[in-house]
Amino acid sequence: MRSMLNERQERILAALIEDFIEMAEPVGSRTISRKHGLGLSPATIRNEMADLEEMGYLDQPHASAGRVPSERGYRYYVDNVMKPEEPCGEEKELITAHIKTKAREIATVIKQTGSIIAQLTRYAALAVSPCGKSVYRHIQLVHFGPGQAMVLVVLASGEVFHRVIPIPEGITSYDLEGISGVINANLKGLTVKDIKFTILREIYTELSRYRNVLDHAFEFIQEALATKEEYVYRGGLQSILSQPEFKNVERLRTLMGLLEQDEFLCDLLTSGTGRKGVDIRIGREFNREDIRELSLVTAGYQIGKIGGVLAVLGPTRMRYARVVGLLRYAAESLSEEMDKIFGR
Amino acid sequence: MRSMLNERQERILAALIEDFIEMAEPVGSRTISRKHGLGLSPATIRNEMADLEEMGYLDQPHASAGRVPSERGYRYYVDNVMKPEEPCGEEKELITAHIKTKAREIATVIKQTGSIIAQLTRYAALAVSPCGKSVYRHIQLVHFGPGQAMVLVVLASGEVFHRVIPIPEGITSYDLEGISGVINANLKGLTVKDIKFTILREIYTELSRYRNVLDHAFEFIQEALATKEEYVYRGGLQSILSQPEFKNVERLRTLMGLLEQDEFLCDLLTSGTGRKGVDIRIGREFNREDIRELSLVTAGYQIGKIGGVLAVLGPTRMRYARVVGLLRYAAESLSEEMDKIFGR
DNA sequence: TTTTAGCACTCAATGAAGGAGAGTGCTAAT
DNA sequence: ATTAGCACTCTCCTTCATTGAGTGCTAAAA
Repeated sequence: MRSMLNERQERILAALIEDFIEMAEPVGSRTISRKHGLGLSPATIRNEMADLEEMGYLDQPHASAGRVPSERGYRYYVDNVMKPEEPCGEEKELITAHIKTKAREIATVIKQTGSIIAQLTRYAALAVSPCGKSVYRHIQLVHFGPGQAMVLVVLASGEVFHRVIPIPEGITSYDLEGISGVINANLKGLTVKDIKFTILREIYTELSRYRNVLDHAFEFIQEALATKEEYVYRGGLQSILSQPEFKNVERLRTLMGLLEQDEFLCDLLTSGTGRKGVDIRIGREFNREDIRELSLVTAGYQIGKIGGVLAVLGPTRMRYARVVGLLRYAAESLSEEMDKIFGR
Repeated sequence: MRSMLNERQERILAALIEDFIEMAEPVGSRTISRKHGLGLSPATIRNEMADLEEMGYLDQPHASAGRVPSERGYRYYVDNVMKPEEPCGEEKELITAHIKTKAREIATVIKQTGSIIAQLTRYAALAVSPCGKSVYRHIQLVHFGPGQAMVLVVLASGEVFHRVIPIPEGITSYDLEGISGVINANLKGLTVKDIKFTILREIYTELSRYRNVLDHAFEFIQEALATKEEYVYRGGLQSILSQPEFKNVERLRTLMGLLEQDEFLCDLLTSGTGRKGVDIRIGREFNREDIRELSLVTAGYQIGKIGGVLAVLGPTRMRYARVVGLLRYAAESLSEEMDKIFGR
């Protein structure tokens, strides 16, 4: 089951895929014979191609056209033949430079990184910001006009949530300061799930005269963390239009549709192997009709115990080697840099 | 110069524009005669159309096609003929419901509103979040792991900025609390521009032993407000694909390109009349080749002294009456609801 | 004077017909 | 096992005629 093709077949498959990725046109035996340095005549290659087609690695759009890689062909290629392409020095610099300069604001870094990836690959770039066991770091109530307060929730991941809540008129900045202090003292270091009724009860008794404020504050805090507020970045919607597969407006439409659904994207990105490496999914492997012509490459990054994902979404005819190389490098840089700041 | 067309011409122009907006095809004299209840024969209408064309209100794609509104035609229509279309009850509910439920988080409300507009109009919806004289409300330094602190800056507009900064190891949560207190006491209620060197100096002397921390904190604070961090929401990229003008991929591409440029969008939206009403710009009125086939309808909303803009971007063949009605309603609802919370 | 009917004319869109060209599969020769 | 040769297939492009919607103009009707 390992490698079912002999070396020559592999070479032909690789040559064909690489040519097709570059040219976006069915590849004929003549082309392979000429452009790629394996000294074989078109006829020989034709024979091999017929075999490869029979085994399901190639498709033929119509009888007198060249061959096109099938999903299975791509799969074989990325699993057994392809060598990830190390980004060139310039590209590496571009990536690390952006990560380092902005490295003190997590959402911005993710966004920047995504944007760079989109630019470099000319596919759609996606990123989900860190999520996972959300641990409180700090809670702050701030007076915000008469009868209003702002609740700030800072997580260990570096994310900040905020909301304005109503409070009774009589409460002063000083009161809010006090309330914040008590809440922090009690909740520090806990995760969402750790907040037991008992702890809340404790806070309530300690601050019984502020029950009113607490109700609103806790409601928001719960909400902020329950709704796994993952930030999804998407970029490169323009550059993907330069891919010939999206000359077809219908296809483009399904893609756009997908890209507007935050939750779906999030699921899609995080449903990969989840491991730290790079994961590739091709066409029908998604088991979804609407994206059967797209491929997704994801790379996890790790900030302390919290993980996020960088990804590239494009046509199945994707420059896998390049994309994998770039994503891997970006994810690693991201992990390293961010770990210095937010890591444990 | 006021109204240069007689009533019949106006009626014909309106009928033609409305038909064209609906059908997206050149409109012939026969169609107008039949579908719109002005009892005139095709021949009469032909004569009037020839006049209208001569005056520049209509174009003819080719000699044997119907007529198409010119930019000038649209302009005349929106200025003199069109009645904004009041949203139906259901639509109003949809809008206000979304604004009310989420009204406690400004960025979310803007986003939600934009998304509803996109859905209802099937054009691209844009929104810039409030900006203007940014007034501090609160500053908070929070301990964030060894050698790190998080700076939180809360603005009167309800926006929150945050960043992690390095601090000397020895500084405790308690110190940070103190620093926050002093900064707040000194800066409360000031705008970015108000921060004079003298005030900073005062804080520095008062907190001289924390100079190190202050440097980083102030740097961020300055930055957070100097870079007019306007949030630009965009939605409806999918639904705009259903517009026949974007079957043409080139056009789509320029649109996408525009939509990815935050700063440009921001300028575009805020460069309208700026007044609170609804503003319409059509095609070449932008003086930009790349958007000469697009129209932009903007509606300002007002939260206290701070203003933002809702907008719809679509082909010049846009349902102006509907869009204007929806935007106006949404902007008004938004102003009202948000004013209750953030208003002065 | 204004409106309408009639008619010849124009031009994009559609579809059929006929190469041209790229690529194949098969067979026979190397 | 490989390759040259050749007939065959199928898309793409061009050409050409047809169709039909819509016009402008003229002359009749209101």
